[in-house]
Amino acid sequence: MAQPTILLVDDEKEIIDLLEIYLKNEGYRLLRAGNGIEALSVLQKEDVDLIVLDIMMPKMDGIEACLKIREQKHMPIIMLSAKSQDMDKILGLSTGADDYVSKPFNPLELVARIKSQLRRYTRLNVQRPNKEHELEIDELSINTATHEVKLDGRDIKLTPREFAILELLARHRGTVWSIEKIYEAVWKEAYFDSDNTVMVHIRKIREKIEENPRKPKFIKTVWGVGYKVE
Amino acid sequence: MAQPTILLVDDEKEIIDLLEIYLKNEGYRLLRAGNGIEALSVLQKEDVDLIVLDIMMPKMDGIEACLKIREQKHMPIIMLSAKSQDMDKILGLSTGADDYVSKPFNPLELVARIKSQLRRYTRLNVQRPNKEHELEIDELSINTATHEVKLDGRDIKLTPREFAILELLARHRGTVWSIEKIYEAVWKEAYFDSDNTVMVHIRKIREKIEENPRKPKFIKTVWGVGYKVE
DNA sequence: TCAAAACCTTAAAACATTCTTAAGGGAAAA
DNA sequence: TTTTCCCTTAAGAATGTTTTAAGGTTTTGA
Repeated sequence: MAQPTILLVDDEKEIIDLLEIYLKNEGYRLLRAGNGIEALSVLQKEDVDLIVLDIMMPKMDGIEACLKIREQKHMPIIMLSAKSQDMDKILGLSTGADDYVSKPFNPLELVARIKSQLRRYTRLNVQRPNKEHELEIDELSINTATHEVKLDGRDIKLTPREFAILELLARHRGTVWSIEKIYEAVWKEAYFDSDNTVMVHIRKIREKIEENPRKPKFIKTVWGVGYKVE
Repeated sequence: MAQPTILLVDDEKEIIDLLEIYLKNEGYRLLRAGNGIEALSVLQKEDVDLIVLDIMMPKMDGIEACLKIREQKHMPIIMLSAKSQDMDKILGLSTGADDYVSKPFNPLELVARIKSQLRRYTRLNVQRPNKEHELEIDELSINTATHEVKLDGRDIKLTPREFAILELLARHRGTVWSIEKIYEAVWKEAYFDSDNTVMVHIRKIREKIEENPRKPKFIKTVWGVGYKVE
């Protein structure tokens, strides 16, 4: 995330203009929308890292927009509002917003909160599952509820064992799993040395999800140790 | 996380008592500490999910404590302070705190923020990247989970034996390991005199991680004794 | 200063792990 | 019951790592 993209959603142009000055100065790329509907259409086209969302807007208000956004993607949402009552704050947070700032606000405070949110998301360098049972690795998505795997939107058919292995590795991105550990986690029985069944399954998975199974993008071999998904 | 544990750190007993009433009511398990040093010792013994930390405290203040906590484990930290200036907020956030509430505060707002933080952390259902698997020696970082070694951020490829030796030495920084001890720790078999295989491996590691293998910065030779990482 | 001891370097041979393929057995679905 | 799909096994090929061994260099201490 060299230059994070921030989407500002507010019907008051002055507020957006003000924020733009501060945020451009911090090196962010900015997108704007005047209401929730506009915001959603921007999100379809653009890759956004964080959203600043006003609660009070015409057409579709911020709370509704927030819920809709949460259904689709997961990214930090900071709510903005003229109402400063605590009930509003709580409402905002339980709709899935990640933070809340009440108007009138000090732009520096908002900048700090934006940084804080982005920092957290990059620190946990991890995909943001919109649904709990979704694992995403680049263009590969694994749904543990429906047992579906999609590559670039196309359906990939995996057998139960293949699925279990891929899920295991994807759930623990980065961690290397030895063949023995994989066997025990998936088969739930003791591993016998010189059993290459895990290896054959890995090969089958690669055949299905990798463009070039010889040079795998998703499941990497760590020589002498095991396999991992990066 | 059936019953999340929250650590409250504040020197004002009244504040902790007040929070305790609200948070117990939400079903959280509570731990208390009167200053940063106490907080750190609690963290060593207990499994904590979130920390509420006062900035102004005797002995070790909240900012210092926050930094120390971040070095060890990763969990949400919410800062609390009587100072309401924005600069403080920014300072708090850039030390790694995840959120900030200024005194006097509405307890309900704090409860909402705690929920928000915990929700995020469980949503990203991922092992929190704590530093257990990370060994750092200056610009060299060794991750035993991912089996990655990085020098100044660049990937270094080590073979299994090389990795094991480097990990051994890095785990016991400062301690000198004889060739015999290294052999037995890594190969897990008895060492034969006049076997220079460890030496060859040390050489290979140095080739990969040292700028000048003749004048090693990381793996030092202790003449007549063995090797060490300082 | 010199010899001995300790350590370093190199490259090729030996060894180990992982990959690939294909075939057979077994379980589940038609 | 038949068919289909999935899992396992095995063996040779490919790839990557470890060890060996020989000669070189540095350090130490007489």
